[in-house]
Amino acid sequence: MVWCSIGRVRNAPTILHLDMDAFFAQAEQASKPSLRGKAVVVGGLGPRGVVATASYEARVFGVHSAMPMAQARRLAPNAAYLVPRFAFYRSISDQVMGLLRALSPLVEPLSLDEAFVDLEAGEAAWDSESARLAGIRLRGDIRAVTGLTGSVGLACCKMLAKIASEQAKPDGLVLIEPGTERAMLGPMSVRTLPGVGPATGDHLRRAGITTVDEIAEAGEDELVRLVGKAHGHALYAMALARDDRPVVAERETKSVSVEDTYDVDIHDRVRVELEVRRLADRCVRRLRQAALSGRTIVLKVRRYDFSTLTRSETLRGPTDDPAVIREAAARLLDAVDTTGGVRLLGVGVSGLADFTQEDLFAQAAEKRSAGSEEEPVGEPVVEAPAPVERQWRPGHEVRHAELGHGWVQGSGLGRVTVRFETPESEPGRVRTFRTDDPGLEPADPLPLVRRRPDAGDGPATATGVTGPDIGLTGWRSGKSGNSR
DNA sequence: TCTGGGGTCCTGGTACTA
DNA sequence: TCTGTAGTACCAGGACCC
Repeated sequence: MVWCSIGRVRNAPTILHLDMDAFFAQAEQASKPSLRGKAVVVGGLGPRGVVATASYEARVFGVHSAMPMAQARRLAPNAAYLVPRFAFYRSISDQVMGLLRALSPLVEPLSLDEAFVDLEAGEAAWDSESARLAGIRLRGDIRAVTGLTGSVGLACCKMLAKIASEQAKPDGLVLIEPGTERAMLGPMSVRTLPGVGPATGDHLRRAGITTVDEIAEAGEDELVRLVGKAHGHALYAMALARDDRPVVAERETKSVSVEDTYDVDIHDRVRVELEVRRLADRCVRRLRQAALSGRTIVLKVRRYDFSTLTRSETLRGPTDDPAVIREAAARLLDAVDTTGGVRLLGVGVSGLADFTQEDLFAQAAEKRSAGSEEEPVGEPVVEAPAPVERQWRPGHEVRHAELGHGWVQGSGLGRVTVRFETPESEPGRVRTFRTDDPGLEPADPLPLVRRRPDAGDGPATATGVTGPDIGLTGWRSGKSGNSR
């Protein structure tokens, strides 16, 4: 069942937007005392990696999300560079979302670190005063349960609540009082409005429109002419502070896809075909985990020159059959020239359903007989054997038989460097081992917050960023300046 | 110096069908 | 039966979001 708030104009600022501050980086700092107060960059560490999140301390050097990692390293050579640990972040996110759902049944998660809440639907607030109190309480609860900080925006609609939380960052709360919306919004850049990215922003700027007020002055017809029907109407409404989009819980998934960017462009056609098969199999695993099937198979190819093309094929009915999806992806690849080399390949499935159509095996056979010779369907792609040497990824937690809990600071040339510390400890010491050291093993992340023995299910004690004696005075986190 | 991964939504062109 | 039209589905690309 899909729950959503009624799409109506409301007056009270009872839509709450929560945004955790520089979430991945903050979580890493909380779990690793030696990184607190230091520049931390989380993202892909390969030659083509980009920054997922940068801590406030790293942003001082100009590092922001979506920036190529190589550029970040030049700007902040002494920062700690870590790979994302999504399972760890998800566990923290689950705790935060739990707190939000205690406020209202209408919680709309946007990502691991962001969500809208309709406070009125949960009877958690009905006017400015009660909304502010709910926001203050929520921030306290998040801090107590996770040890992390989040920023809260409160307004009468989703757009303004999101803008408010942006203004509240880092570690704050902003409530937009009813009646003040347009005055506040007017002087802001058009890029403040959701849906206005670099392309639309440029388009509007060329038409002499740079502020929200100027959007309102331009009029609806002119906006439709400039940016199209749907976007034009939406933009005009937002410029007048009108946004009646409801908070929607349990949004349905529309598509499932996987993609890989390769460290080095692939030129070998056979290798490209093998990679597409692997991606198709991974996509099927994701589909099946979600108990879904789909009708439309999409192949994505990014070529050596970064030009990206997609090819898609719609089947007669939904499927989660690996052979059918693999074959469709292979057929789509047949129509793509990859001679210059490819840097990214992706396979996706859309047109989702929660059932499959039985005659798809027949459909696969039919397509096969019409096409060229193919390998038999149903055979799993042979995966490359796992490397013999153990992989120690920077930032991941480990346990040593004698020295206890720590995390990988770096590895290479048969050595792995580990810092031994826990969320509750002082910054720890560093030791280097052989990568095949039998005393060293991967470990699960430790909780950031220690539960009081007598507390039962009640409040917990933060062991991470909130302690008075951990050198965090003035420590602030924030989103990593995502400029997109 | 090069630019991830997983999504959503919109637009314009084309093909098909009633 | 042919033609014009409108609606719909599909396809590819672009923009945007976190």
